[in-house]
Amino acid sequence: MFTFVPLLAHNPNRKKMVLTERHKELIERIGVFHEHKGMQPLVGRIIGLLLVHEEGEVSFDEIVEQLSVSKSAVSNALTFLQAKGRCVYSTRPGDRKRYFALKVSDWREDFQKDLENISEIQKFIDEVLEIRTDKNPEFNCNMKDFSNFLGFFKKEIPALFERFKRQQA
Amino acid sequence: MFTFVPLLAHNPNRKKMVLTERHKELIERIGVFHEHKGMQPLVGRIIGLLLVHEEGEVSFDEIVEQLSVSKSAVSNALTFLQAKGRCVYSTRPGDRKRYFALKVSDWREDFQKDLENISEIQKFIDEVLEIRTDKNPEFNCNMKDFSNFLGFFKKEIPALFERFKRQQA
DNA sequence: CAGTTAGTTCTGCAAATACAGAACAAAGTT
DNA sequence: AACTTTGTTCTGTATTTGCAGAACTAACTG
Repeated sequence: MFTFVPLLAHNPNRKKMVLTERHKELIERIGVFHEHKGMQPLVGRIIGLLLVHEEGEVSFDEIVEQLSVSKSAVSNALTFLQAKGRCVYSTRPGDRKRYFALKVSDWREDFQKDLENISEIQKFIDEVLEIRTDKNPEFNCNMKDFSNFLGFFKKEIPALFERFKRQQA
Repeated sequence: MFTFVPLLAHNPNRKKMVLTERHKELIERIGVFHEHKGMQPLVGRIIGLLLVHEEGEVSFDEIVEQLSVSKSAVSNALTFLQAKGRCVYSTRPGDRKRYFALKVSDWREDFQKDLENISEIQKFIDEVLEIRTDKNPEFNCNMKDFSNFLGFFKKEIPALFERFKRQQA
C-alpha cells in the first residue's frame, strides 16, 4: 500500500539558516540604524534579518527563533512593516507558514519617497515666509533661497533617476 | 546730578512678540514634523518658534514663556540644538540674556548632510552583499542595483548644488 | 554682602514605549 | 471530537522618555 507524501509540503530541505557572529552583529547594526530613523527596535532587527538571510524569505517562527523574541512582538512588527509597504509574505501549497520578504525590488520608489519626504520641509518654509514680517530681511532671504533650492531639487529628482538608468545601460 | 542709564542695556523696545493662533498652530506642526524625524517634542517646537519669530533671535526666557515650558526643558533642548550645530546664541553689550537663533544660513550644509545620511544605508547594503551567499541571485542583483544607485546619487549631489547656483544667477 | 538675574544641573515622576506571556482564533490533522 | 500548527489580540509590566520643580551656580546690583 502506498502512503501519500506531499512533495513540496512543508519542504523538509528548508532548515533554519545558521547565522554567524558576523550576521548577528550586522543585524544589530542595521537595527540601530533604523531605530535612529524612528522605528521600533524589533522592526529594525527584522529588516536586518530579512536582508542577510540567504533565502530572502523567512518564516514567522524562524524570525521568532533567530531574534529570540516573542510571537506577539514579531506579529506586531510584521503588521507594521506590511502596512508601510516594506514587506510582503508569500505561501507555498501544502504549507501553512508565511514566508516574509522585503520588497527590495521597490527600492527606487522607496528612495524617491524618502527624498520627497525630506523636501516636505519646503511646505513649512513657505508657510513661515507667508506669515513673517519683514523685520529681518536677511533671515527671510535665506529662507527664500532654501525654499527655491528645495523646489529645484524636487524637480530634478526624476531626471536624476533617468541619468542613472542611461548610465547603467 | 545725572544718573547713568545704559542706552542699549536690556533694550526696552524689545517686547515679547505676540503670536497669533496661526503662528502657534504652525509651530505645533513644525514640531510634530521634527518629532517624526526622531527629535524630542520640545526641540521641534523651539525650531518652529525660532522660524516664525519676526526677530529671528529669541531670548531664553521668551522661549520659556511662549512655549509655556520649564527652564530646565528649554536649557536641555537648546544644549542639544547647539550640539547639533543647528542653533547659536549671541549677546548684547549690557545685556546678560542670550538670544538664540537658527543657523538658517547653513541650510545648504544641513541639507547635504541629510542627503548623505540617507545614503548611509549604502554601507549596510554593501556589507550585506559581501556576506550573502548566491542562493538568491535576483535578491542580490536588486541589492547591487540599489547600491550602485546610491553611489551614483552621492556623486551627483555636488553637481546638483552647482546647477542650482548657475540657474540662480 | 544680601538680593536679583539668567541659566544649568539634579531629582523625581507621569506617560509612553516595547515587549513578554497568556488567552484566543482559525485551519488542518488524527 | 481532541489535538496541533500558525499566527493574532489582549493584558500586564519593565524600561525609557520628556518634562517639572527645586536646588544650585555665576555674575551682576545696590
